[in-house]
Amino acid sequence: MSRPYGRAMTPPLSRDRDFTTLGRALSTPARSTFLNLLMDGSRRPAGELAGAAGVSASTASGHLSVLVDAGLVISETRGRHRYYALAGPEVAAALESLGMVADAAPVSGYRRSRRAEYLAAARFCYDHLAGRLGTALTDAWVRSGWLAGRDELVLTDVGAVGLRGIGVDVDGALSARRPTTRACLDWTERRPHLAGALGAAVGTRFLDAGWVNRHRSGRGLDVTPAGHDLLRGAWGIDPLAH
Amino acid sequence: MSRPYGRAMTPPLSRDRDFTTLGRALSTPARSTFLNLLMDGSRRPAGELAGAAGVSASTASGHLSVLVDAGLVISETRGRHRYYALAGPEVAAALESLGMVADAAPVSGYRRSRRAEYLAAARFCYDHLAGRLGTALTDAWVRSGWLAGRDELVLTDVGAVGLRGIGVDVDGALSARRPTTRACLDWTERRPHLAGALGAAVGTRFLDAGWVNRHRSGRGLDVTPAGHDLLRGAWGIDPLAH
DNA sequence: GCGACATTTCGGCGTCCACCGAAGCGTTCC
DNA sequence: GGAACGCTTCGGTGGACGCCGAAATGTCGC
Repeated sequence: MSRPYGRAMTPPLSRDRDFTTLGRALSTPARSTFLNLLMDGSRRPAGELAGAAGVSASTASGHLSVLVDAGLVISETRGRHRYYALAGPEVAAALESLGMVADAAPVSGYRRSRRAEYLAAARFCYDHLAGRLGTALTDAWVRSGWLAGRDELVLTDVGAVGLRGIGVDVDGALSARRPTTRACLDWTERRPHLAGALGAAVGTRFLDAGWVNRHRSGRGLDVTPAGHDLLRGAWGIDPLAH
Repeated sequence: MSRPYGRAMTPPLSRDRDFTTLGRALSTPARSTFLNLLMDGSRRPAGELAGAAGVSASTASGHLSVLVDAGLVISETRGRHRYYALAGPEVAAALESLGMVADAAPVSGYRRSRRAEYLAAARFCYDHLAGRLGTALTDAWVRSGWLAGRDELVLTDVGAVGLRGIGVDVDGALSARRPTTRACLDWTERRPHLAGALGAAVGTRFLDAGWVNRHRSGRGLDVTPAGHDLLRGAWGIDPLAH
């Protein structure tokens, strides 16, 4: 009886977390590209993803079902399109923290590219603001006592009033099932920015109020003139400054 | 000119985070086992890891260099042994958050096993207390005002005094370069427990004071009688209760 | 120095899987 | 209803890689 190789015969010690499925899902360039594209919380049809990764439609289809099976991505059929998106905030959080590790690896040279600089200024991280805009806002709100904590972020009473004042759905965020606040380590800035239900509410408000616009390509945000006025006037932030 | 397959020819859009190296590193059962064994922050020689994963020494050696190349693991030569350990807290954090996602996948059946139950009670998560002990302590400290925040955790002045009172090196933790507090989502309890520099300081103190002992096999902690007295007397915690 | 031991490197084997094009299925548009 | 279109399934190909045992490297004990 031979077991030339294949899967390990017995899970040696116990049924610890099994990273193999997730690892496989992350382990090819095409799938990595897909996940990067979806990390801003967008939903995209299979064809667009295939084109972006430079693989045929059939190949992309196979990759996407791997991602779905791994629980990283969900799909929704809409007419003759099929839209794919990250499965949830936990997935985005996991990828983000994984990105911190990957960053330490010899990828580097990243921040040089023009497009990267653009993303570093302002972008969506799944459903909340990130990049310099995200961290600057978070810092400003800590300074003004809206958030408490240096590394971790807790909403204060003053902060609740202040955020309601600019139209953020604070009460919706407080009653949401996911954590109200979460400190998401910013991958370009390497410092925390506000995430969680409140982070999402802030992101929604910034979009709805027209203070930022999604850039056409999906990732990356443009800060509108109205947004600039608010940021500078209310908290002295200039998101274009390096 | 044919490009049968291999690596994608051009990274299509930009040099986003590249998950492929990391993914490959996670994608085999043996490497997953290694990482699980090292997640308690221990350093282990190659031979022990090989035995635990049920592979030959040569196979294990190959796997370990993959993990080192991916930046997940570091090695230290000590005499004729070579010890391996996780590369840092970020790696542990990334694996932990990845474990949350993996958990949602159809692994399940996990908490049934006896050994799993043992781990669920009390264990080390890289360098801080986790499991029911970790979350119960965190909850108790939030209740008594030592930590602020429901989801995120911030040390209060009262908390600093209290922790100093039980011998925790609070000042060392405050001046450390890594974040003082971090909310680590507990993988068995699905609720946050205290991590970061302060979490590590607490873990160190619990070990040094003899309130918990590392179990021989590495993961998993035994709460000593002295530990029980402290937990019950000071905060009304019974870590054995389900 | 010379065996015992821990670990890595090397060579060879066999399976897995990423790739593509063609065909199949369902939706949309006219 | 028929053609165009988006996506998935199927079949076939070739390179990558996980496995092992044997040999090489390096350390410890005597």
